[in-house]
Amino acid sequence: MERENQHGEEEYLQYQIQNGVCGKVMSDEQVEELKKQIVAYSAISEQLAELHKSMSARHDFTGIRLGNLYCDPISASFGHKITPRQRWTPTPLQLQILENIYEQGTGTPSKQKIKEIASELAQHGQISETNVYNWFQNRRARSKRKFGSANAEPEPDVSTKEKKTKPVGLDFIDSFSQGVESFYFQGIDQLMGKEESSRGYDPYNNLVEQFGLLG
Amino acid sequence: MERENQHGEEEYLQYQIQNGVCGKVMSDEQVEELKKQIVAYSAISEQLAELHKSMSARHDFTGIRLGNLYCDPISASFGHKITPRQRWTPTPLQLQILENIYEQGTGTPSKQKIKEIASELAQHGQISETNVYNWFQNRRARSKRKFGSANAEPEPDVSTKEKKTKPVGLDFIDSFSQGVESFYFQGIDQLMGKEESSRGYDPYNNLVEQFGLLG
DNA sequence: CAGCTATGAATGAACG
DNA sequence: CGTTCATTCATAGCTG
Repeated sequence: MERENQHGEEEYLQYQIQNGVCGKVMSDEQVEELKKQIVAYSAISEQLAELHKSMSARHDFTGIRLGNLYCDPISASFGHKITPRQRWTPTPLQLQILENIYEQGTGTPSKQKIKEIASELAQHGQISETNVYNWFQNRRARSKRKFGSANAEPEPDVSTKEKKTKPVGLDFIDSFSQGVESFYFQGIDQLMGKEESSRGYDPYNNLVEQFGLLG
Repeated sequence: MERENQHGEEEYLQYQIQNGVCGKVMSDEQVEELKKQIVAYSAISEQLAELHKSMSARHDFTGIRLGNLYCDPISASFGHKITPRQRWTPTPLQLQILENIYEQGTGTPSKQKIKEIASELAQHGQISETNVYNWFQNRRARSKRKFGSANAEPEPDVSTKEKKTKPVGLDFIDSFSQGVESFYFQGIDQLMGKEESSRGYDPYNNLVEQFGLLG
């Protein structure tokens, strides 16, 4: 992008205003930044959670892994009603169309094709190009697997169930890396408003600065 | 809130596309919700930090983390090909670092760079140069795909289907809160259950999905 | 209500 | 590099 960092935001703000509310609210750059920040926060949260858990393990916890049973301040503040994540489900009509196209053996649903198909299917319900793309991918994969799994035995029936109920003790604590630890403490420092260490990346404040959010 | 309508977000997206030239937009309301979500993440991190602090205060845990071995107990014990990890999975920390590097615009995954990055990441988990190379390749490809294709086909008969949830308010934050929550618990679950597969809930992709950013 | 199955979606790896 | 494949995860929906 051509906008420079200094007054880039202001200029872009002007751009927004000029183009009205329906224009782009965030530039691609900003969205990218946002993505980064979300990821950063998720990483911090996860590591905090990990560390928290590992320390909990020191207290000789044995069976806290049932999500619902686990309650602490976090769920207290966020434990309100939740909306199950939605995933696209093709309507019968859409499915029919997709099947037809698939049967036509075009085999290679190019991007252009995808667009067209998505357009057509949109007439019959909500759909995105990604949905179409995924559908074809899955369709093909599934077909292959059906035919190909005649003699092959890739199924270690032992591991599938065992893995789920794997009784892990405190061993995995040792698998924490120093990097996780340092990152964790960096995250803490940043959250607590302390001075930045080496990396000095604060997703939250960075966000505030970048977008003027909460400001 | 009535959430029997599982197409709220998509419909709103359609609305956006109809009324604006660009699919990559966030309405002011969406930005508002986004703010709240960032705050939510911040709050989670803070509370985790507090929790950690209180626990650290009572228990000395210095030096419990060493090594970053990535060994699945099963395969480690038997060395048999029961659950071969055929596919590298970046730890959140590794992912974070990669994202940072990618975002720094260095953009040049030269051989030398790859080596360096791999070295750095190796400190946080099992990784190879090929993994790094692939990751950058995939990252770039994905980026381009996202930017290059916008959902461009609005539903034609929108007018007939009255948009009851056009302003879509709290759906977003509820979904996101759920995502954060589940991310947190899944992280714990995974650590308790199995060390591998640290890919829990992905807030970034959730964001993309829910808001249609870049999509 | 609980487990199972089908399948949408995410992503590392590979191909041309 | 852009596209495709293979594998895996998570969930919607069915069934007992």
